[in-house]
Amino acid sequence: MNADGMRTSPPTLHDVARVAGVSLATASRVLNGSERKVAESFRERVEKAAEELGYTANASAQATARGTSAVIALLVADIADPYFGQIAAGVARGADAQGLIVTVAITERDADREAKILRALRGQRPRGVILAASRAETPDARTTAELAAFAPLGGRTVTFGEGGDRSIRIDNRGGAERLGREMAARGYRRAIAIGADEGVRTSDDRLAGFTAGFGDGGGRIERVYRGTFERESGAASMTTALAEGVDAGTLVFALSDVVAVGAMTAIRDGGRSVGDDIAVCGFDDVPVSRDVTPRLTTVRVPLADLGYEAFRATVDAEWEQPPLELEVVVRESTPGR
Amino acid sequence: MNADGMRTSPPTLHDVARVAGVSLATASRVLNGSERKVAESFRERVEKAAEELGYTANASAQATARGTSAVIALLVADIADPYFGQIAAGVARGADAQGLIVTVAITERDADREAKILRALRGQRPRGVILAASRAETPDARTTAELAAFAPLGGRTVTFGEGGDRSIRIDNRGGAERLGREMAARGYRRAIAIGADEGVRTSDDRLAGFTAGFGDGGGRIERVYRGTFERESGAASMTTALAEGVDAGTLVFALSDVVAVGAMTAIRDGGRSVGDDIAVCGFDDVPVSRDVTPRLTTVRVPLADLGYEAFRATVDAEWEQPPLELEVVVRESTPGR
DNA sequence: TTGAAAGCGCTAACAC
DNA sequence: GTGTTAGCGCTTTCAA
Repeated sequence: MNADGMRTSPPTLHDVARVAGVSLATASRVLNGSERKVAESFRERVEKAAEELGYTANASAQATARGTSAVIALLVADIADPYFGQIAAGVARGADAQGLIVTVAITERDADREAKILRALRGQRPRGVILAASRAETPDARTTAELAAFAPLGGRTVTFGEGGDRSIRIDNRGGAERLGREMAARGYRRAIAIGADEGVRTSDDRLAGFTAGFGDGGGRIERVYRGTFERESGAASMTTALAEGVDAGTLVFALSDVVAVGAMTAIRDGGRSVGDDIAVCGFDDVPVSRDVTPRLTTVRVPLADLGYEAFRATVDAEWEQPPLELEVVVRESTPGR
Repeated sequence: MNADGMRTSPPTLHDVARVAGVSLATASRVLNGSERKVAESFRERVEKAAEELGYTANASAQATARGTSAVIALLVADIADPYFGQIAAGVARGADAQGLIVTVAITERDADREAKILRALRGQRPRGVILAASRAETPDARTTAELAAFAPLGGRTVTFGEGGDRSIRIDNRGGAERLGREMAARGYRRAIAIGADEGVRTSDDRLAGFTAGFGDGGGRIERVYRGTFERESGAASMTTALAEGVDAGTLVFALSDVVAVGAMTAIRDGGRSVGDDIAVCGFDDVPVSRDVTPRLTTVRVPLADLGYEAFRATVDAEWEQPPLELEVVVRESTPGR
């Protein structure tokens, strides 16, 4: 403190120890929940001093001294996208419960950026990194290299899809296959797929699965429109499809709900209607699929739970992904024929 | 390195210096972009060594040594909520551009939890904290105290609403007033308000503004249903309202778009329809308001931009919030009478 | 320009 | 049970 009693910099453990009249070590022991015993009288004095001074341990200093940080790094393509929002919520739930900090970085679906961020993240020496944004078919080489670089740092990497120390696996193919089968069962025979993201594993699996299931039921995918997993991309693809002609009774398989929502808007803007005219189904079951009209038929993926699992996977010594059955949810956007 | 050339712990600056055959200080100078000049030959050797070893500076150690961290802490009620998702995206955009890390914590709309998180966050010694989740009318006492505690640490606090060193202000009252006026002009005379969050400033301002504007145009709010700014709350309130009876031609003013979306679902589930039967308007213009059918009339709040502004406010020495005009966006959910 | 050395705030042996 | 002290990895005076 200076003359007028105003503190000019935050109180340190040293200050607390001095005020309490104990050693640095003792102060540290009572304030950081170490195992070692401290006499009650000392403990009280330290706590009182810490309280008075408004002391909070400096996390960076603790991390340097301990050699481990308390951060979980999360990488997503776009935090405002409901798909990633759900995942992030799950990760945050787990981390908060353990007193860990979660940092968020945005890749903007750019592999280059992804690798750069991963590299920068290394400096954080995170306890774990969760990559929920990879866009590559086979994991991008740079991403793989950066991911590997976390090993010597002691941090565990968990990826949605392949590439990390541990993976969160979603049976995109199986889910899509069931969806395709169900759609065929409901009488659809012709379909177009939109939002298929070139070189993205998730997209390819979903497309392959749907094609198989729908085919088994006697249906056929007539055209595939490429794009990204973004709303605008879905709208653009649908607009193009409409321009090329879409017969009434056609089913649109959007490779993600977000894409489906964009497509629904485009269908209406094109003067058509969703449902009996053009049916639409998606994948993910993000919250918005229940809010659109007609409500969207889709495949439910418990994203928040998976985010939580991803968190567990970063911190638990033993971990195994719980079995996950993707459920087809039929709603009004596919009334059947 | 040990005998077989495998590194067992991450390379330190010390290692780099040794391999490069220079001093610690020199290595530090070339690797951290300090102002000081280093001879080209030295620089090259250091960079080469760093590259070879795969060196990445330990951010915690840097933070302790420098006395400042590179983190911006963001507090939101729920990261999966589009309102906060948009804000987070804006914050992340700004932070990423400056090489700062953003940490996210979830308050779950709980004042107690908010205070606790703020306290824990202090340990991070963040460069700035952005509070986008406060639920109180007058800022909660504990929150205020925790916010104040950041001052001696050198971090700046920015709040959506009052309470921090700097505030992001949204003219909720003015926007709602214009919305109310516009709705009256479109022929509505009777309205009910839902989702009004008890004790939440934002909510009160919106309600007051709408009441005034709508009243000026000859309209009247007949009932107010309390709740939170969550989708389910909106649905529940609307269900209750329906049970009590809602005449055709009534306008529902939902205090946020998320609430409005919940209400729309409830209206349909109640066997009524949105538009000519029961009109609905919201506030915020989150992405989903353009995806529902009929599309939602609302007041556009540039949330992502405000998130970006909040970021600027935490880091810029000089900062002033750019003037912000909230625009009423009339869509099909309020067809007029 | 370069390097030696004293911190930054905290932890964890190790000794008393 | 308590205190001393040597680090943790990095930055930054201060001499040379």
